[in-house]
This record gives sequence, structure tokens and C-alpha cells, in this order.
Amino acid sequence: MGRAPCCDKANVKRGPWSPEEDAKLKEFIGKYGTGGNWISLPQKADLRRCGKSCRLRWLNYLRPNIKHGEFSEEEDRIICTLYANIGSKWSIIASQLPGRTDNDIKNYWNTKLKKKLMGISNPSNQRKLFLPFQSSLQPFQSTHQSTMMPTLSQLFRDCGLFPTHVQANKAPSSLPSNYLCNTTNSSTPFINNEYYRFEMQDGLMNPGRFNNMGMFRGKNEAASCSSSDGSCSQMSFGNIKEVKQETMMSYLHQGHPSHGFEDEQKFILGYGGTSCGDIFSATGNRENPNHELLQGYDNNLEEIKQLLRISSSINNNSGSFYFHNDENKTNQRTMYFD
DNA sequence: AAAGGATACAACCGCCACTCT
DNA sequence: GAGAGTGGCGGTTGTATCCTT
Repeated sequence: MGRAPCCDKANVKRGPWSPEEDAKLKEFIGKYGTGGNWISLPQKADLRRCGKSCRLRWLNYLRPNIKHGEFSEEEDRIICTLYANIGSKWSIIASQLPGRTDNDIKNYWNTKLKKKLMGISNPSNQRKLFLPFQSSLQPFQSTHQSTMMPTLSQLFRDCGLFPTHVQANKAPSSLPSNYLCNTTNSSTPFINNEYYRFEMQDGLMNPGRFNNMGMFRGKNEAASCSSSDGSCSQMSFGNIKEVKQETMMSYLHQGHPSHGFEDEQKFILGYGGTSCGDIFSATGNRENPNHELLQGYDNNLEEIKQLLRISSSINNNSGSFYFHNDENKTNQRTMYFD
């Protein structure tokens, strides 16, 4: 037997509030306050409404100092930052935005902000994310490693991603085929038909919802999403990601199959290859010595972490980053979301 | 101009935690 | 300690409005 309803649903009005109802509620609370009991308030205020409905109407719409209308850039930033760190704790987020209600922020996130972040991810429309990477980044130089730089595995681990090693014959049968690299290229030194799954650590992000986060990178996937001028490469992660080692290593050793390694090594492929190889290293399978660093990204580490978290959050099925390098401005890189 | 789809936002629902008896 | 009552919260739905064809 379920619990009794908070009110007699047959005898309460539902749906949008009329101006008269608003006025009654406002007047009553203005005179008497809520009395610490929302359930009994409607009767006292002569409102045929559920107490919960009164509470919601007051908190979200009628109470003083409610801010309506457009969210500012600063508010966007705060919401993104907090969402990235604590998830959908709307009441906590609202507490950091005076005048905004949790409902407001939740609606704003679900209808606009999330799409805004996702929309700019499409490299084809070349819309920039809210924060372009524009800094004094140095081009990736695999021969100049610095032990001061964080490795990508560290970075991902900071964001709750960690690798677990899965043998091919133990790979789940439900593995979606489109995430497998079907290349038959056997010239790479790692053709063990091994898969790697990267999962989210519980607790860091919304537990349960993100518990199968992972990342992949492969010939096919990268080729399919590279920009036309070849200056854009991809690093992806999502819910169901199995990585074929062969695919990864082909990057490390051969470079991008469609663009060639030389052109992109210092900017993007170096980065992508780095990520794969470095994460592989956590399982003891790394062979390429030149993929250790996130060179040049140290100043933006927190931003990258934040973006990783946000992108993870807003992509239930798959997610991608695109690092775009403007060849005319060698120190400018832009990060796109998918 | 009309129809259908998309979007924005108010409101509702159900669960959980806390308090009181 | 148990159970009822209530507030608070996040997810979801309903609907008015806007946009596109």
C-alpha cells in the first residue's frame, strides 16, 4: 500500500495559475507567511490548490527578488562549472545564482545550455565552444618531453576515467560494431585483438549514469570526422567504448591514415596518439616512447578537465572532442564538443 | 494562411530525508 | 524505534508560443 497523497487530487485545481490565484497566494503569504506548513496553507488562503503546488508557485515565481529572463555569460559559466563538478544538483547550483531558482536553471540547462554546448561541437559548422583554447600553447614536440607536464592518463584519471584491460575473447558480445575498427592492417606491432574499456569511477560524476564512460580513437572514426583541411582530429569518449589496440597503435606508428603523420604530429595527432598510448601505458602495453605529454596544455589543465566532465555529462551515448588547429596561427587551438 | 514541428517553461509526480509524535 | 506527515529535490510532462514549410 502506497502512502496517502498529500492532498485530495480530485478537489484541487491543476494547471497554470491564474492572476487571481497568484494574488491570493501573494497576499496571504505577505500577511501571514507560510506558517511553516504548506499543506494547510491552501485552505487558509482560500485556494483550491495542492500545498505543494502553492509552495512551488511561490518559490519559483511569486517570491520577491526572482530574476527572470536571459542568463548572462557569467551565469552560464557558473552553471557549467558547477554542473561539471557536482552534476544536476540544481538547488545547490541555484544557491550560487541569486534570484535564480533551481527549476529555472534546470529548464535552462535542459533546453538551451546543454544544446549550446553540444551544438558548437559540430566541426562542420565551425562554431566555437564557449571557451576557445587560445593561449601561449607550444606546438606538440614529442622529442622534448617535460616531466612537469601531466600525462593524459593522469588527466583522465583526475576526471574519473580509468582503464581496465579486457581481452578480446572476453569482450562483451553486446559491443557495438560501429565502435570497432575493422582494419586488417597487420603491420602495426600491436595486433593482439585486445580491447580496452575506460570506465567512470563511481562518485566523481553522477554515479550510475556515467558508469560506463570510456574513450576510443580509431582510424575509421577519426577519418570520418576530420575536417576537410585535415587540421582537425578527434578524441572521443562515451558510454560504450572499446578500443582496439591495433587502431591506437597505428596512430602512434603511422599517423593519421588519411592525412599523414608528419603534417599533424606536432599539433593534433601527437596529442591524440599521446592520449591513446599513454592510457595504454597504464596497462603496461605502451611501446611508443614519444607520447607521454600534454605538452603546452598545462595552463589550461583545469579547463580541459572541466570540458571533459561537461562533455561526459551531456553525452549519454557518445562524446567527442575536436582539437582544431589553425594553421595560420600556430599557437591557437580550439576545442570543439560533440 | 495554415499545419506541423520545435522550443521554452511552468507545473506536476514520485521519491527520499527529516521531524514529530 | 516505528510510522505518519511534510518539505525538498530532480526528473518528467503538458502546453503555450514560436518557427518553418
